[in-house]
Amino acid sequence: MDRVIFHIDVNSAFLSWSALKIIASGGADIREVPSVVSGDPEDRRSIITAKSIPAKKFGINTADPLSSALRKCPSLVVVPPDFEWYSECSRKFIAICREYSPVLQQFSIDECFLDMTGFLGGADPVQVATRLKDDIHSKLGFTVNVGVGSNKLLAKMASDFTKPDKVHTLWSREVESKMWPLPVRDLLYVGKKTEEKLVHYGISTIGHLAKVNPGTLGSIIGHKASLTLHDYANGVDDSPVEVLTQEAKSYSVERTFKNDVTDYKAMDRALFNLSCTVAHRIRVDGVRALSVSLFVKAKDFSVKSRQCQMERPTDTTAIILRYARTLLPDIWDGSTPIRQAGITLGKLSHDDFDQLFLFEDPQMEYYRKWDEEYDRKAMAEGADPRSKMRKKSRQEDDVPVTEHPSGESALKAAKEAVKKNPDLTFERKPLQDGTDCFILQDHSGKIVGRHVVPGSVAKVPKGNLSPEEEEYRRSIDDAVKKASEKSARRYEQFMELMKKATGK
DNA sequence: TCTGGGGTCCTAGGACCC
DNA sequence: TCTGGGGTCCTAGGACCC
Repeated sequence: MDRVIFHIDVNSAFLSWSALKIIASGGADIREVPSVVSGDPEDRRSIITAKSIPAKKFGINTADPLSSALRKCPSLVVVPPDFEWYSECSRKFIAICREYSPVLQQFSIDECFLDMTGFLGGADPVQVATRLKDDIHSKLGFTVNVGVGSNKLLAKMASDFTKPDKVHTLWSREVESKMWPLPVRDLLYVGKKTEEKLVHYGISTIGHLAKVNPGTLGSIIGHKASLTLHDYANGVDDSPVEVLTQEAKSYSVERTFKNDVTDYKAMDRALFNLSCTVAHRIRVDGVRALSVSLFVKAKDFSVKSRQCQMERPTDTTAIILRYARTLLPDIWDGSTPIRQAGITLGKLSHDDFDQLFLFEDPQMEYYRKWDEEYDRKAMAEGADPRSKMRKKSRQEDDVPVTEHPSGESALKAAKEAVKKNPDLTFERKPLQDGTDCFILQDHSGKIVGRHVVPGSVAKVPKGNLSPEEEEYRRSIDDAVKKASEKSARRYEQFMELMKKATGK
C-alpha cells in the first residue's frame, strides 16, 4: 500500500527556541540578525551548535569553531544553550504533531516522523502538512519545515529542501526530477568521507549513485553501506515509523579539557569525574552495565580506545573507575598531551542480582553509600537537565525559582533574602546549561530558593565595570574557584574512601 | 585561535574451534 | 606435523547522525 509520511524539522531549532525566550524577556529577535548558539567566546574550544539564517550567509556552519565564525562575522551575536528550555519546547512541539497522527517517531530533540497513512481522511496531504506547520507557528511561535513523501527517507530529504517555514513533497514519482540532480552529499548517510570516495569514482550526483551496480559500489564503500545507499538513491526505504522508543544501548560521557592533560594525577581525576557522571546517569535510569570502554584523544586528534567486560553488571562508580584505570596504560603513555577523554558503558541490563553479592564484598557498602549521597546531591542541584530524570526529587519541586534579567539583580535578591532571614546562606552555583544561579540554603543545607539568570554564564561583563558589575564579576571568579576546589576535594575524599574500603 | 557531546552501526582482523 | 578453510565471537577504529 502507498504510504504518506511526514518529516517535521524545526528550523534552526536551538536558535529559534533561544530567540523566543529572549523576546519574551524584552530582547530583540536574534533570528533576524547573524547569531549563533555556542559556548563561551573566550574558550577557544567552543563550537557552533546552531546558527541563524543571516549567520549562514556569512559562511558560518554548524560545528565550526566559534573563533573562526567570529572572524567571518565580528558582529555575530552569541547566546549560550539552554537545554532545559529546549526540552520544554521539544515536548510542546511533539505534542502538537501527535494530534495529527498517533504513529509518531521522535528522531531527535527537534525532528519527528508521522505516518499519516489512514489519518488524512481523504484530505490533501500538502494541505494537512501546511495546517500542521502553521499550527505550530501560531501556537508555539517558531517555524518548521514539513517534508511529505512516500517513505521516511523521502520525507526527510524533502524537509531539507528550501527553508524556513516550508512544505515540500518528494513522492516516489518525483525522485528522478527532484532528487537525482542533487549532489551525493545531500543523501542521508553520505558524509564527508563517503562523498570523497564516490566523487573519486566519478559518482557526483544522487542520480549517478542510483544507477551504479551495487556490487561495484560495495567495493568502494563497503557491503552494507552500498546496499543502503543504492536503495536510498532510488528512493527505496521500507522502514516503518517506530512508535516505541527503544532503550539506549550505551551511555557515554566525554570531556574536552581546558588544558591538555599530561600527568597521571590529572588524568586519574578526569577518570574519576567521568565515572561519577556516567554511573550517576545509569543509576537514574535504573540500568547496569557489563562493559566499560575508555578512550583518549590526543592533541593531534588521534583516538585510542580499549574496552573490557566487568565481572558482573554494575552501576557503582568505584567499580567502573577501577576497570577504567586498568584500561588506561594500554592507550596512554602518561605523557602524550591528551585533549579529550571519555567513558562508555555498554551491555546494559535491568537485572539487579548484583545486590546478592553485597554481603560478600564489604567494600560495596562504602561505595553504595557514597553513590547514594552523590545522587542525592546531584538531584537537589538539578544537575543535568538533559538526563531523563526518572524520579525528580521532591525537594526540587517545592523550591521557588525567581528569574532575573541580569546577574547583578540576582545577586542583589539573594543578598536581600539573607538579610531578611539570617538563618539562610547563599552560594553562586551556575547550572550546567549555562544558566547562572544563586541558591539559598537554610542551616541544614536544604535548598529553599533559587535566583537564576537564564543562559547568562557566557555573558561575563568586561571592560569598564560599575561597582555592581565588579562584584558580580568577582562572584563568578569565586564560584569557578570554589567549584574546582570542590571537585579536587571530592576526588581526595573518594581516594580516602577507596583506601579505607580496600584496607590498603 | 581550529575543531563539543551524545549516540548508532559497520568493518576488518585476530583468536579459537572444527 | 603441516596446511587450508569455514564459522563464530570479540574488539579497535571509523563513519555517520543530530
